[in-house]
Amino acid sequence: MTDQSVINRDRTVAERKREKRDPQQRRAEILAAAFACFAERGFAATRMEDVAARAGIAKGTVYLHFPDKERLFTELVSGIASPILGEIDSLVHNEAIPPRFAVSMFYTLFRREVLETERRHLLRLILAEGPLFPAVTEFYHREIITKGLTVLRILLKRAAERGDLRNPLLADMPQIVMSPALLAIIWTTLFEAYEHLDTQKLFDTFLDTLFVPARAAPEGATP
Amino acid sequence: MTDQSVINRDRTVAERKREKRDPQQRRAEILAAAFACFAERGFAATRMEDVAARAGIAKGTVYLHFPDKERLFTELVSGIASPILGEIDSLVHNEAIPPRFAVSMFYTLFRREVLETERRHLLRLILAEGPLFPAVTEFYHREIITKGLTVLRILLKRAAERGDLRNPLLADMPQIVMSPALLAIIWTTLFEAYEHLDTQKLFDTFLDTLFVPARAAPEGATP
Amino acid sequence: MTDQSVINRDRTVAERKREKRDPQQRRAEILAAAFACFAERGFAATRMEDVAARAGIAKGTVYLHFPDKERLFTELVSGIASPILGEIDSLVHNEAIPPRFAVSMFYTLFRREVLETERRHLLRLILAEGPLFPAVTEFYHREIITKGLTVLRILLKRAAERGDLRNPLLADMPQIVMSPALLAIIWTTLFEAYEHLDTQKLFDTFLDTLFVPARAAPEGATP
Amino acid sequence: MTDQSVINRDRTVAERKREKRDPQQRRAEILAAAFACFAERGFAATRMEDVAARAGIAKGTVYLHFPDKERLFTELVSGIASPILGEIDSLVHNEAIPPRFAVSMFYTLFRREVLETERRHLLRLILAEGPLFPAVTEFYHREIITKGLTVLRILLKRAAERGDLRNPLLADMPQIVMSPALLAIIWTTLFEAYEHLDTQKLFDTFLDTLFVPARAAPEGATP
DNA sequence: AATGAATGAGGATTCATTCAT
DNA sequence: GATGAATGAATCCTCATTCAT
Repeated sequence: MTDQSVINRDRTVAERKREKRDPQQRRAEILAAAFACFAERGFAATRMEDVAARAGIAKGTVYLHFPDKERLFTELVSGIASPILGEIDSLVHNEAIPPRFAVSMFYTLFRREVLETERRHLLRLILAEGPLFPAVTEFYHREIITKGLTVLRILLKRAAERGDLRNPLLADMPQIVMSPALLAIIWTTLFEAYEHLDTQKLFDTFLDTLFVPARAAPEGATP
Repeated sequence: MTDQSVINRDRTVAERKREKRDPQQRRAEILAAAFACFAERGFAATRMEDVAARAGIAKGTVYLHFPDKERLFTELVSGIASPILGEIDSLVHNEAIPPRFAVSMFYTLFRREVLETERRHLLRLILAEGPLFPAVTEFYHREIITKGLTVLRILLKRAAERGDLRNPLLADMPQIVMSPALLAIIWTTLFEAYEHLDTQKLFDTFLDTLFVPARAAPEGATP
Repeated sequence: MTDQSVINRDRTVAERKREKRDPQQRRAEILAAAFACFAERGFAATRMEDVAARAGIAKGTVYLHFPDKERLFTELVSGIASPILGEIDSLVHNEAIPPRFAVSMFYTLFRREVLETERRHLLRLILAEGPLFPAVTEFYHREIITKGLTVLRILLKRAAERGDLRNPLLADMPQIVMSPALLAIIWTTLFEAYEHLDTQKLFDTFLDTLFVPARAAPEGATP
Repeated sequence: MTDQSVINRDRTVAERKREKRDPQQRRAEILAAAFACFAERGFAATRMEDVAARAGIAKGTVYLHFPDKERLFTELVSGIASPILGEIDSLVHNEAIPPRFAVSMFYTLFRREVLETERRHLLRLILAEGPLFPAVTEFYHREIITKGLTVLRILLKRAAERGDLRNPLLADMPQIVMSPALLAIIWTTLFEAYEHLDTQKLFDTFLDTLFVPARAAPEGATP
């Protein structure tokens, strides 16, 4: 938010009137504003005017880019998740990467790309509005959950075969790997104000619970 | 005009099914109806009329028991959690119960009392509406989370001392024990329609991940 | 309008607030107000608030009786025509009434019940909004036009057989009988302010054009 | 940002099909488009963008030719009627033309120039929007109605003097001659879809009703 | 001149809340 | 206490009009 105002600082409000922009950029600005609003207050409590105001444009302009509030919402939540997925994918397909390290990277990625950004509100949004927007829920299940679990399953299977898992049955319940991520989101979203959660430690502890300790000295290392 | 009111007076008397009830019971009925509505559609999308209709009463009657929609909501979510807590508490204070069994019971209790009832929507409600009702969030942190974590911490410490935990550091991150419960709620709330999650297996696998396998025969047990 | 204010004169505006009425009466009041508004300004230019204000109620109250503006309009125009039809019908079924007299009565009825009341705006409404409300047009064709023409056809046939018509072929074009009525409506609606049209004379002249002059003394009438 | 404007400059130039046209022609195109739109949907329901789209130009361009929607409408309806008038006029001033033939020609002209063209919607437009545009109504009365009636009056007077009229009083109510024209417009506009009206027959029948039958053998024919 | 993105006033509709009965 | 008709503030969305390009 601060950055943005910096960008516009050199022009007064009056000057910014009727400013034409690249449609793609304008669209992106609206989506950003909408996400902020929806994340803050939820779908119903967000007024289109709020979104417009936050995007620095007039009410009507939003409607030049999105036909209605519902579509603004669904296109928003659909579009916001995709980027993360690609990176996760690549973690698996490199077989040289040890599974534990891959999962560790997944958690790191998750912290950096979700927990520490506004994206952390996404789960809340989907959870909150899901029942009213089944298409969104279905999209998330199909595009994010299924794909993520598939990747994890492969990873855990490999780990189990290598004897890395404390509990080899984990390979059959990949959701468990995701559970501390959910916890972290919910905690930081709801309770962080009242009690801090050290997510680094959370994920580290969980990793140590899932995986057997790194063998201090791999086979026949030192005498 | 006079005739009319006479006419109406007759009809009105005839129509008065207006069952008076014990105020406490009526209040409970409203809360139940409200919970169902809020759980289904969220705070904003729920109309007071929906609540009244589901409670089988008239719109105005709700206002005889709750001053406004907001209070109806906050009193609702505050009141709904308490009952669970007591049972959990007792699980810990009996030191004869092995920690693993206590956690197992906690999961069983959670499945029976939350997952398999309408209460499973509670988390969604709190998560969804939390930002608009900080008092609710604060209440849940103070009354449920803090107390629950305290109990778990004791339990895990005892488990660690007994060498029951795969990773003794778990004792310092009791939130982890809660994470599969969150996962289960979120999954059943959002994705169950698209893909079934075997929560029994989830919790069992999780237990086996946290705790070292039950020693087949505690040394020198039988003979 | 004046009459109405007389009715309410004994109560101040403040006193009339939240006045409950017989639903049927309230509905009728709304319809009356709506008709006045629609007739004055057309469908699009009429605001629901105008209707409410003219009915002396609040905006929202209109929606307790009609689901939306469109339905208010269609129910209005559908409901407004029916009463006239009955009377016309009875003109024909009495064979003792000479055709010329029946048509004359039809014109008289039309003047009294349509031209000289607010109903004269009805044609304008239907004509104006017809294309946007095909159901209304269809209704008018089916319920009013078809029935009216059927009656006229019978009447004209009888007249032709009696040798009353200047042009017997008229019996095959009953629409012609209606044409001065249309003219009268259009004139009084649009041009009366600029130039008076004597509708009595219009219909009389038209009658004399359609029908042969009344025989001064039917043969052998008097001694 | 500079790059961007460069990019746009290129594209813009490429896209400029912006055909300049003779202003009069452009104006006429807009009027034609506007008439089609207004006739189809009425004043209020017609969007300026509809008009522009149908004229194949951009929204803003309309405003280069007409200051606002209202003026577009009034200039349109005022301009559209004039052409017909000239022809009608000439029908009367030739005294050699028998009155019946002149009226017959008037009907023929009316069918060809109004009923069978988009102009048939003009009456609907004026009737529908008249109350909102008194200037238009007044214009029509002054320019079309008064002039038309004057012509008809002369014609009918001449016919009456020649003994051509069944009812000589018609000369004093020239509106009657117009009434089947109104009927034809209204019918074809509203009801043609549901029931066909043979307008040729309508006018023929009416002519035969107004005028005495053409004498089979003029002067001194019979024994 | 021509364009069409941007504006914002305006109007339909909803729904929490009130209150006469 | 119970009712539900009535209220009107609030919000979505449209579209006439403007103006930078």
